[in-house]
Amino acid sequence: MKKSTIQDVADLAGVSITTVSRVINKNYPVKESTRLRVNSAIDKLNFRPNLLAKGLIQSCTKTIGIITPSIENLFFSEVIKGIDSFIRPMGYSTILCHSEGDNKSEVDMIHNLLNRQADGIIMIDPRKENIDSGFIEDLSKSIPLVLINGFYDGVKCNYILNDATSGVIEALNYLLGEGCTKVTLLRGKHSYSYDIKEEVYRDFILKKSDYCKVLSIDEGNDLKSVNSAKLKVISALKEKKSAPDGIICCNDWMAVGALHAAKSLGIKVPGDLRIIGFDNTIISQITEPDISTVDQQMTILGQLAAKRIYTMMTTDDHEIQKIFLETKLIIRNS
Amino acid sequence: MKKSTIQDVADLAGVSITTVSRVINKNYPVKESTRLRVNSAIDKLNFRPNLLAKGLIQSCTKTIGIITPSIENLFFSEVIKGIDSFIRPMGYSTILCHSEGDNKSEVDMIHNLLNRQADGIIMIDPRKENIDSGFIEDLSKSIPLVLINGFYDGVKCNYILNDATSGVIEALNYLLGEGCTKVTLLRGKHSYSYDIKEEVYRDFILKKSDYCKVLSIDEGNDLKSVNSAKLKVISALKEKKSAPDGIICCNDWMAVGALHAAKSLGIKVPGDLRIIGFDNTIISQITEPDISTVDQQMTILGQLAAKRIYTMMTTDDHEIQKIFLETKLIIRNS
DNA sequence: TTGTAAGCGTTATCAT
DNA sequence: ATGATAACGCTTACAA
Repeated sequence: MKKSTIQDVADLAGVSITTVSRVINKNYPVKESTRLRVNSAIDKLNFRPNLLAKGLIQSCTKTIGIITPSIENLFFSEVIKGIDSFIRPMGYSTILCHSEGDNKSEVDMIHNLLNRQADGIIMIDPRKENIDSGFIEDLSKSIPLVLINGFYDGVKCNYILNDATSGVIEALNYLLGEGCTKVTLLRGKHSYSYDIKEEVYRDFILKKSDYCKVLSIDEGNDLKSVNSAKLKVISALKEKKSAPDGIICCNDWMAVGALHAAKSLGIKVPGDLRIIGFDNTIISQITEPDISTVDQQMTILGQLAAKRIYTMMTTDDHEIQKIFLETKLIIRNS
Repeated sequence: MKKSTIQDVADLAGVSITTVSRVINKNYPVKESTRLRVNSAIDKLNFRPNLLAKGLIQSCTKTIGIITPSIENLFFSEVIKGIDSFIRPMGYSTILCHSEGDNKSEVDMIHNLLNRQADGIIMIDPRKENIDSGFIEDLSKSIPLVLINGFYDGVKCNYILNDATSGVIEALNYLLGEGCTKVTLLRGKHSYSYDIKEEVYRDFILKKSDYCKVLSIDEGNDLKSVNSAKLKVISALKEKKSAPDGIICCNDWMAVGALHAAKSLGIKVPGDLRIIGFDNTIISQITEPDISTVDQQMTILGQLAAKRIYTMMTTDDHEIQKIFLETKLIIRNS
């Protein structure tokens, strides 16, 4: 059953390919009777228009690429659903790529999207190395690009950002208010969103206390991070006098790891140790105790990014914008 | 900065486009010196080959589509990672589509993939409606197609399947062996994998007991399913004499919901109620108690599917195959 | 209302 | 070792 082309349809309906194209795209008047003939030929041949040919001639594929570090962190899932909920009704499809946190893969995937003539790219939490190298900034000159939670001061791009500053500070204030004196930050490597949190943490904590300690695990977004966070926190908790009594974790997976670390050592949460996560994914609600966390409004984050890139693709507004979204500390029982 | 084409490169390097193509694809001998000239022109112009044009002429895009009901269920994430781990090293890219469990979306996405000239499609847990309507079986005649966990007896397709029969039976045997007398099954709608589990459950339980009860929630794969499972189980537990003392849940999210239901009613797990999940995602390890569950070897599942579709795409082996994968009950503390 | 023909950016075929 | 030219399947002036 070979694929049929617009020519086959034209032959069967006894019209020219131009007419077939007009019937398909409904962009020019076609006599009702021929329209019906063409449509029945389309059905009979099970004709499907070749989007490669269409995209080639129109230099527009109605496609946006989404690059995410992982599909195992519900933060990303929610953002992606937010993007889709806005952009698909506008007639666009999305190509979802997950880099597994590897900067080389990220570059490969972007090249692939460019080669496929994607109309725009949204990157969630881009890899630090690719921002530092200037790759991302260059990229944004050649295609509509929006970064979600990957802000770096000197880099000219379109950003949709959580106000991580306010999130970290809110969490810190809460922990200090509850009497914690040794609050540490648990982060992963290779992401600017972690860097920013760390920076805010350091700035703030040094004004209030002389305890300042950052724990770092390798990859923060895959499932292994639960266990690596656990191990890292266990060894921190075992240090006699410098053991933390409060931990701010850069995402909920790490917070689960921290919680398990405490449990395995018989340390009471929140009695002896307070834990705060980031993202407010459902993960933070299903542990015992459930975990206090910073809500980042992921769906809205995704929708804003989609809206912004839609504007950039459909108008000549290519300005650099930075859109901030509030975060909100959700107090639970950790 | 307009996109440059192979013609621009040819002009700059002072050769024909044919030579440029040869340099890019390394498929014909080219003199070293011209090769260097061409490559430097490519760099200078920042040339990227247009895959639409290439795909158009080669009728092959080195692309496979993956259709999944959800990106919020770690079962799917793991399967997808398994697929990618096999197929990307072979030079293929993947287009990931999530239908949110909607059969209409599923059809749209498949059409989109066909129009984009994907070389093959892997569907994870396809929607029941689209199998029943014959859509899927027709589809498999026009493109290499592999279904993961969506077997239906009369439908001629390539399948990679968990032996759900053995999983359910193992779970049932375990619960009955532990003294449960009222074991119920908790499932979602619209998926054959649920149907199969229900069928096995009914067949088996009716031989051993006169208690047979199936609880069903709407969508089983998104985050809301935790809460809908909880509500459903609460109302089941409240029924005086017919309240279950064992629940087999069709995935780990539902199992978490069931666990929360028991907790909210002060029912002890596993003392008064035993719960078994499906999938062995990390979710089942982070609750308290941690949840016994049926491991489905998701990574291998994905790899087998990728391997099978790769064979179908690269050889003329288009036979119908059914590949089964063992499941394994993991006993924890629920 | 319909048709003819040029062209999108590649690869493939056949020359040289 | 290199080049000219015809495809691939569609859209879009321009004609009729």
